[in-house]
Amino acid sequence: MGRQPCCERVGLRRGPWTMEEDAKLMNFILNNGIQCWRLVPKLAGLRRCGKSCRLRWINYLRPDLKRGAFTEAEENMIIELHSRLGNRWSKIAAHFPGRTDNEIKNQWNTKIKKKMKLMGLDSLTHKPIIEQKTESSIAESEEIHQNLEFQESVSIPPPEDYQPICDTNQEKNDYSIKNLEMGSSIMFQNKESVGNFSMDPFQSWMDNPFIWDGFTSLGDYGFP
DNA sequence: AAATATTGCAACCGCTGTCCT
DNA sequence: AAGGACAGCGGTTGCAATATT
Repeated sequence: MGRQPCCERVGLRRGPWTMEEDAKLMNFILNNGIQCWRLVPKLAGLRRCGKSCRLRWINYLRPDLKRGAFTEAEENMIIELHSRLGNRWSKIAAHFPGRTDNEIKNQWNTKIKKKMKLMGLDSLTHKPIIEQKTESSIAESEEIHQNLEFQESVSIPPPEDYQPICDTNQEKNDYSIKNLEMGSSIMFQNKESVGNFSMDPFQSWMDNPFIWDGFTSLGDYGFP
């Protein structure tokens, strides 16, 4: 009845990943792909549970991840999407190729919420906070409004499950990890653009989404 | 320079819907 | 059909790095 348990749970490592573990996981997935996360740690020679491996891959090791700080335009897009989608971080992340839901969630909790508060907006309702304001807080708020004001004609691309961004499935998957079945290789491709953005900072990184320096250190661990 | 507070983020926990037997 | 494991998701925590006192 049912499936086999995910893992033994005894003698498994927890906490921060070492570079050696990262290299093992990366090496395994690049060579074999992913069929079943439960099997990954065993086959890759890791003393981790499959869930932990999955998280590490998705949030840190995926070669298509965009590293680095969020731009002003990205933050504004997150706010806009959050007003429509709420705390559906994975849905929001679908609009940001190379960004993870965890990354966006962290950005929201650590920075954007504060930014919205300074703007006098409730991060839950996205409506103005009604409160007694001092002159200095009003001035501060106005200054922030001026600096952070949404740029005009921001167009949010719809998530893929709402509306295809391309005519064919092949194109639709151009910016995704494909063929993760066991025994197949992983193919990374990038589209020139996804959706319709008129903001230059965002467009510039959209045009160059394959920004990742994780491979540079892999040579030490036997990667080609 | 040391102590304390704050920040940022990686990783874990627990829940939910889906899939498998 | 039912029980149980799985993948995925969102909330939370722990801790290192940085800023402030």
